[in-house]
Amino acid sequence: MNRKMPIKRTRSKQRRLSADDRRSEFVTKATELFAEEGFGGGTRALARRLGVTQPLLYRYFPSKDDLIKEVYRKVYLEPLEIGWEKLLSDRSRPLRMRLQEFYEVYTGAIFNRRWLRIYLYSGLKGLDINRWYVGMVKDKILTRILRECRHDAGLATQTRPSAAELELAWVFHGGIFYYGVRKYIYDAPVLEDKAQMISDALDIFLAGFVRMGESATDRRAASIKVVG
Amino acid sequence: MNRKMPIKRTRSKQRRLSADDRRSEFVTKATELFAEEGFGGGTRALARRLGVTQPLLYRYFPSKDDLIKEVYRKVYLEPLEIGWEKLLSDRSRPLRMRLQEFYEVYTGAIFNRRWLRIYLYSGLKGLDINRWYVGMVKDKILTRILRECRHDAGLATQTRPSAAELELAWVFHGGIFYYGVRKYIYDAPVLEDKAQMISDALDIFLAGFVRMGESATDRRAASIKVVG
DNA sequence: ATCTCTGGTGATCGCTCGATAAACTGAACC
DNA sequence: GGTTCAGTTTATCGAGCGATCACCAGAGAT
Repeated sequence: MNRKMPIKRTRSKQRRLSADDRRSEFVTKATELFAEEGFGGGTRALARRLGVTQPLLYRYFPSKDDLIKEVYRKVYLEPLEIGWEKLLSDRSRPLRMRLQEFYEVYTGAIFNRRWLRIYLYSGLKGLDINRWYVGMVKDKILTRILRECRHDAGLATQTRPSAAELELAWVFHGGIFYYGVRKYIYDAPVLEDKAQMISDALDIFLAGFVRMGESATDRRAASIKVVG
Repeated sequence: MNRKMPIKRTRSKQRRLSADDRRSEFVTKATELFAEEGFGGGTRALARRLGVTQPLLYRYFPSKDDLIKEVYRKVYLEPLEIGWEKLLSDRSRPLRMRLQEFYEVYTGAIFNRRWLRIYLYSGLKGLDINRWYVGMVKDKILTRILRECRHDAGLATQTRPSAAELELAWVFHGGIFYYGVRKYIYDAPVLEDKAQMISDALDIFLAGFVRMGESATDRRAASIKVVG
């Protein structure tokens, strides 16, 4: 509204932000840009989104790579600070309910175009941070889920999960994850009720988990027959 | 062996291929290059891999984009010509065995670094061909699996699968798919016995499918309670 | 009113990119 | 043996990239 205050210079849009504000604005807009274009997105395109010139970036970041690292930090670490791991271990609540709520919160945090695309782009780059994230999912989420499942089934919880158990959890987790990929990366039609998708996936996972201890040997023999 | 035939010119490595050979060599090496570097991989790097100069590419392809399209064709269409869809519908064999074999053959075709990376890169570009592929998986694989499951359970096979059924199949399929992503994109450790992974995933999917028709309403009510 | 400090700009460098045009070369044909 | 023609190279263009430097301008302190 009060646009003509300074009268001269139409181009002075809103320049002169504080250093901290400008810096975080760079990171925010860079996240958006890199999510769409990949990390090949240009620094000039980024500057255009901020309404500033390209060299200004180098007042705040020594190189484009440092900016990218900052984007990683913001994308990966920030959503993790909600502490949703604790949701899994609260044994005062039924396991089924804990798992349902955990996955609703977890997917609520990462199921969006920005996060998923940055995640996949960084995965394709083969960066350490991506391997770190996968390891964290395994240690903080999947093994915890398996431990709670064992506890719930009255089994020993000290022993580390077997490779087959872990794989089962991965397939379950990956199936849910792929829902987000289909929706936000492929723009493919999905079942709109995300909570129901999680609920159905949980049903078959939990049913499969209890059956695993029972008849694992039978089924393994059967599958070997198929392979040969 | 007979390398020194022309005697002069050490640098004449193997030039002068037939047009068809050179063209397909471009496509093959381009697939490798783009799988690693993404479609931003340079035409000069590609030419270097062939031991030729960069402008030669433009004798065979009007533009880099046309080369990329050719790569798509080769990557997506070629593996589909094995006709693994028929494996699913052969009712002379037990359903469980059909599914096991299908997924072993299917994953045998797409679980490799080259295919998966090209697939993800093209998915991130949001290309039509990727949407087409997802639609094909849905129509040719998942609905077929669901139809066979219904038949096997003695249910009606004419009606199209419900959205919840389809989602269940997607989560199952995606869970298996994500095994490949973890192994070949993230280079993460996975259960080495792929056949067992498929077998376990099938167990819980099949168990879940039969339970779905029975007590769907109960579970849905339970999950709603969690959400609210 | 002037000085100073700092956020921001203009111009430009060196490099790589996709693409084009012209020149070269070697095998096949007469 | 010379002609022809298709496969290949050399040279180069214009655009965009990340990055650097000298300079500008405006708010706050004096």
